[in-house]
Amino acid sequence: MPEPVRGSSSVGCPWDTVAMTDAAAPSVPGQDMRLLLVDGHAMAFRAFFALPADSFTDGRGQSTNAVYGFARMMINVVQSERPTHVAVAFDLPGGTFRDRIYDQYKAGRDETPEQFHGQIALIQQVLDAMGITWLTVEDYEADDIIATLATRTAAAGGEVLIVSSDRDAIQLVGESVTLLQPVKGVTELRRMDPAAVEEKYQVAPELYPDLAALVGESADNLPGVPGVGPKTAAKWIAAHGGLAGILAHADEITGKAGQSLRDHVADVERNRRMNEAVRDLDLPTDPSRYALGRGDRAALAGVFDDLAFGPTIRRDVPDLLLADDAAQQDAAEERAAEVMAELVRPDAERLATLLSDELAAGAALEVEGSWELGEGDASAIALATADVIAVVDVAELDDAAERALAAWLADPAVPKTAYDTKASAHRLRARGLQVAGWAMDLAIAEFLCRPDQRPTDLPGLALRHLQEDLASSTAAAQQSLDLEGTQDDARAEQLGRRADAVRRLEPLLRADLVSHAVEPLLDDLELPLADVLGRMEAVGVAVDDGVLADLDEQHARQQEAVAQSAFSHIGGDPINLGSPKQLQEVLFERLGMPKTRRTKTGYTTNAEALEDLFAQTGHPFLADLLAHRDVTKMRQIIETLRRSISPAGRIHTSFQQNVAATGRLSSIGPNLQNIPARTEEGRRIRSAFHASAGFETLLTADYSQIEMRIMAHLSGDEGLIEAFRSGEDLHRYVASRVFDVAPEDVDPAMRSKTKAVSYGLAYGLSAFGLARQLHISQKEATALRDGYFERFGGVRDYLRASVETARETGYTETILGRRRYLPDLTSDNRQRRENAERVALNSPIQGSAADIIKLAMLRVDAALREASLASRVLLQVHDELVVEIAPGEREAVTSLIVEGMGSAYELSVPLEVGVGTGRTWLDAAH
DNA sequence: TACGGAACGTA
DNA sequence: CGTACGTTCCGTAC
Repeated sequence: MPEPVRGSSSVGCPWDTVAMTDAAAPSVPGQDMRLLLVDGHAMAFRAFFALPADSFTDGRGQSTNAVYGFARMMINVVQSERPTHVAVAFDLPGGTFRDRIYDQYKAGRDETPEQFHGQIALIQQVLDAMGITWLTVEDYEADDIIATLATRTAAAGGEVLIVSSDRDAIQLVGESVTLLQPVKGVTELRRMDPAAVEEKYQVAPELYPDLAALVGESADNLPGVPGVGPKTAAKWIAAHGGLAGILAHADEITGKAGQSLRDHVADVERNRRMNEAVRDLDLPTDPSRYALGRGDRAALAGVFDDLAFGPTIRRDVPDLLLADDAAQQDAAEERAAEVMAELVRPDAERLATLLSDELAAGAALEVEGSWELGEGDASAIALATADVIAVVDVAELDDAAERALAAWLADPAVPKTAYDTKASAHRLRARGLQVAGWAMDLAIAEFLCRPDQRPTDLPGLALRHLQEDLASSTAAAQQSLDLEGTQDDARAEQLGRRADAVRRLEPLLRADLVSHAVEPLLDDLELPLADVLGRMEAVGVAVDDGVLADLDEQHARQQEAVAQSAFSHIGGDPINLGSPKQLQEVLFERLGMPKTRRTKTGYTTNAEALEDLFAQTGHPFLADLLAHRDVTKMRQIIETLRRSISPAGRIHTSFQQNVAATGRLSSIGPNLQNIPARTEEGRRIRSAFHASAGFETLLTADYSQIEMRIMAHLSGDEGLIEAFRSGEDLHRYVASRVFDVAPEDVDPAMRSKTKAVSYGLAYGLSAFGLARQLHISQKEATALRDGYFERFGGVRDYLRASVETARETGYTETILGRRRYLPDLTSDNRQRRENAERVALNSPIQGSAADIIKLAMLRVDAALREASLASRVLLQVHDELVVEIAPGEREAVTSLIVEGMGSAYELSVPLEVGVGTGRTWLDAAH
């Protein structure tokens, strides 16, 4: 017999990807079922008032206190109650059938607080990521949904737990239905079983609505019988068995209360109709719709990131909520079969047609292989549009098809998207194909929106941004990636699915860019820069292995000698000088030296501490150890460089645009941004980097004091601006003001102290840190800083204001609008908050410097090409460019570089550029 | 074999 | 108890 049903429901749970068919699960709730039901709105509201809205924001002005409290409650209750199934019911805006019965229902409630707005939708996002089904039913309240599911489940022998603060839920309590009522906040819950209800209200749960009808419910604006409270009502119910009995014998009830009842029978009857829960709504009956364990860890992390939630809540998410890998794979494979249906592998003939029809308006692409083309490398390109995924095997194309493909790729009018445009361009370049028309780089776009997020791979990105379709298709793609060496078809399919993922992500990331106000930063700066960087990487820099070999040999001899000397001073068996553990044994036990600063694992043996120990003890072992460290480090660097040299005698680093949260580039494989420069010995390594055959010299061009210039610009401090306009040495000038002496009377100690303060300011230094660095007292450090601020008050005002602005907006900003979100600025944890404050001080300065040199790189690159010069930019080291000068171009290139860098961005102080040229990087220093 | 910590190179 | 990175080694946990 079919159940009577009413209402039209909607069920949200986009992560409902686990393959659970009706056949696999019982179609009626079984005895094993332990169903948790939550009143979404009621609990969200309680969470909102339990936590301060001002302390929980996502950094973009949206309060998240209700979301946090709700998530916390869900996690706790799932963890402690271990349900097998969960559903969360929400009210819909607008009225319900109850408003038609009584037009004053719930009237007189306060307006929803401004900061509560939007939080229900965010809670639903969290639930989606947790794989928890949430439901709404038009014209009915959350309580009716809960009543329906509770009744149905209990009837089938299941167990039910209800989390609700609404008193209407009390009537649902029964032998297998327990109500968890919030006591304080949302995380402390009181168990209400039939005995507890009876105890508290003096009536059985099923009679509670009778009691409530008599007493009234002020929250719902349902007045009861004046003069009748819970005590009287309970007494009458006990005497007459329920409301029906009471009304039937109303005449017999004596006293004032009896008269009051007779005067308000209509109200009582209305109340009783209003508070009766509806138990027969039309809701999904398949238990798998409510099953636990469909949450997606990556999706949840993404949602929590957007909400700026901290690490604690993430750690506490119970595994019970999350899908296990096997189940996800099943779903992914199922979905993968569908995606394959649209996959085409065009033959050479078909390709030209495809390019001029479907792909003419642009496409997403993924390119297989490495950019160091090896023999066995496949050479497939997947191209995806809304209608087609084409996988092209470049090696099998005939000449005409290859020309068509090359033309399509090189056409700047055809917009192209890739996950990592520079990597794709490299792979195509390795096959002789040039690309123009890059319109989107997903990895960079993601980074600009969330610069503190660790870079993710494509499936990770997709999981964070997309719902079931793409999530599972890319999960499958990732899966088949592991099947190394399978046949071509499988590889083509997985590549095609990746391209499809890129295609679907493109509009989402585009919208993300707009909402973070960084779209121009991608379009006008990072995307064109990726192209410049790609060419720099491909060119590489020539390195003389012979020079490095000689250096290494010298260092090897020195290392041996210094090691022998070191051992001669400590006696006993030789130790591994590179082992902090063994060093600690020797220093603090065998030699009995005073203990140094603590580290997590013991006592530090870093250079600063060893020098300090040497000053105290004069022990020769320490000097030898330090020398050994130096020479070992040099050998390490040399060895790394030598191993990176290509057969052609060049080193090709990779510049990453999505790593440094301030917007700087980073360099890997090898890192050419940390080649020694400070010591004479270290600098010699730079003599191995030289101009290529066919080129004349290397040129280095660096910005002078760019961070201090940005500080002067951003702060508008007249004194600092004047310092730069005066042409005087900056630190000498500033020191002369701080110490109130003539510039020529500034001694080296004054200059270096002032310099330390200047740079310290941009890093958010403390008096403590300054004192430690300068080996002066904290008092002296404080005085130094105060003296500085006295003369350069604009700097102090700017630094203060910039942190406060960041605290209010939730992010810092560079001169080009590059953002960095710092939710910790409002943290209650002092350590976290102060750390965020230092980051907030530094990010606009370091980031603006990064913006400027990136602009300069675009200008310089464009100018070199425009002038048809053969000289080329090879490296960027944060405030420096290394350029290779072609014969006869030195003067032209020098002025072009100085001009391009100097006018990259107009500050209120001049941007000065120093240049030097020479055969090697060492010689080009200036 | 994988990972975190310590150490140290750069701006 | 100033920022931003990458690489190496060691020692430990698998």
